[in-house]
Amino acid sequence: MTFPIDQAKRLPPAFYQNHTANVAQDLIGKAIAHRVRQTWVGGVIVETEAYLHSGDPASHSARGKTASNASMFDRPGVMYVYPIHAKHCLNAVTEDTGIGAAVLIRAIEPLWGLEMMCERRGLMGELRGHTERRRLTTGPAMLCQALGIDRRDDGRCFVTDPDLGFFDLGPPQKRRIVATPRIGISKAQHRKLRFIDADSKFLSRPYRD
DNA sequence: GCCAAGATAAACT
DNA sequence: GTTTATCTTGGCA
Repeated sequence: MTFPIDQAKRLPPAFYQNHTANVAQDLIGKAIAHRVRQTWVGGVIVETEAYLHSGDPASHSARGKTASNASMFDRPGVMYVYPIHAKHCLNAVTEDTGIGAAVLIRAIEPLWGLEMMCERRGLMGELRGHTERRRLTTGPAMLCQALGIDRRDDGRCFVTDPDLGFFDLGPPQKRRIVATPRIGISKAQHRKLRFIDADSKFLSRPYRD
């Protein structure tokens, strides 16, 4: 399948200029894609987390701007890539320039460039069903690797970069969007700032009521 | 300069 | 469900 770039609408700057929790929720069902040498790789977002600019000790911005989190304080729509445990996580800056708010993309349903994803993830010919495809992008570090994004891509922009973006694929489908506590953090664990498409088979962990 | 911690994921039992 | 490989960052000496 080729990426329907001509039919897809790139999300405008205004999309990011809302409360971070709303942006995180609205990104469920949108597409993310990255093009390297003519090949678009990406899929549909099924899991996100909001990291707020104030009152959120779990956010990287909680202790102010440093050299490593600087792009989290850049313009809305800029990509913040952070290394962790020898891997990477990918965020989109939200709200306003200089405040330090972002949405972490945690999982996508892979749709375009599956062979490229397999190659980058070190998997061979594992495209048969969704159980195999789950090994591609069902975690923030996995999807970064599958999309070919690392710390060098920190600071690129989802709005202006011709090879990187979020896209609206058209009429929204019926989705059961659920808010849950965020994963893997030690502070502010009670806050429900993780948003999922509850019926997706591509969550980092399956949802049950 | 040293060292503990971390928005993880794979390999275990 | 639990353990562990792996390495950048930032706080402190």
